[in-house]
Amino acid sequence: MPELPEVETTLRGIQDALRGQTIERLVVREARLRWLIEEGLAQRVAGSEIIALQRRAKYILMHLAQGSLIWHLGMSGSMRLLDSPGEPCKHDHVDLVLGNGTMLRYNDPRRFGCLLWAREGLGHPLLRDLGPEPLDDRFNGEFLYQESRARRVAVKTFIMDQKVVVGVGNIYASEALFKAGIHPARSAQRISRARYSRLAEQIKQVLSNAIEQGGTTLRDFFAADGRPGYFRQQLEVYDRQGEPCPQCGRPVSRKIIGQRASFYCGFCQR
DNA sequence: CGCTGACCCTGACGGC
DNA sequence: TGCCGTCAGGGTCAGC
Repeated sequence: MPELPEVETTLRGIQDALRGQTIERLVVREARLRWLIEEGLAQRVAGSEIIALQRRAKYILMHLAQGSLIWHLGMSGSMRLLDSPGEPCKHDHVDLVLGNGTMLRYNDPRRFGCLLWAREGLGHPLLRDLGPEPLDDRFNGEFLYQESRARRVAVKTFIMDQKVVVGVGNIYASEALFKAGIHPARSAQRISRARYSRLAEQIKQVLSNAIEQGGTTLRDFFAADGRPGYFRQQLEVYDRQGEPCPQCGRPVSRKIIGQRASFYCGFCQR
């Protein structure tokens, strides 16, 4: 479910309620996520204050004095803030109960998400080698151009590689490539500086717009207050095969690239 | 090193 | 109504 805008939306929905709060207790009902939630984690964090929250790539970090909780929502994960929590529902795997009685409840049907612990959150092996944040100035057309030399993979696969740039998932990769007029299957090394410059700009644009709209809800993404994201109606090609291209009217194509469904206009994108 | 395909898991949906 | 195959916004890992 969540790409960068959805994770950012989740973070914004929870951070004010969590920052400065004490963790009363952590309840793990199902530890078998993408990786097993380590035993003893609940004991380790109980009583600690959440000093700060941060998003890095599609991870949400909660910094405590002695280390950081690292969450990933995987494909189907979501977080809800509950003032008066009732009985947990199906797939409500983890509760974070705060000192003021508020609860953060983590739900993840497919269990592709994770909850990890690290002394230095950003130093965790999974986060250490990630590429730059797409909305950072360090990420631009020249960077993409340099990184893509000798990369023969499809440009869509390339920009979805979290070691190249983080946060660009399957939806926004298709959207940004459409706006930049670049065919998703084109080899990454066969794209000019000028076109990478357009692509970097469009990635920033589409992600920023999606964040403003609270992300994209295809089926099961909801922010921490339960509201869906409203960016779906602004998607120009994703999940629109057969519909007219917004630019030229020819039907939008769908093709599997790097094991992921990809949507594009074969006429407008070269 | 770069790249491909298998795999992790549940649920929704369409065809029969 | 049910069964079966397919697909889904994530990512890692083994093997070539």
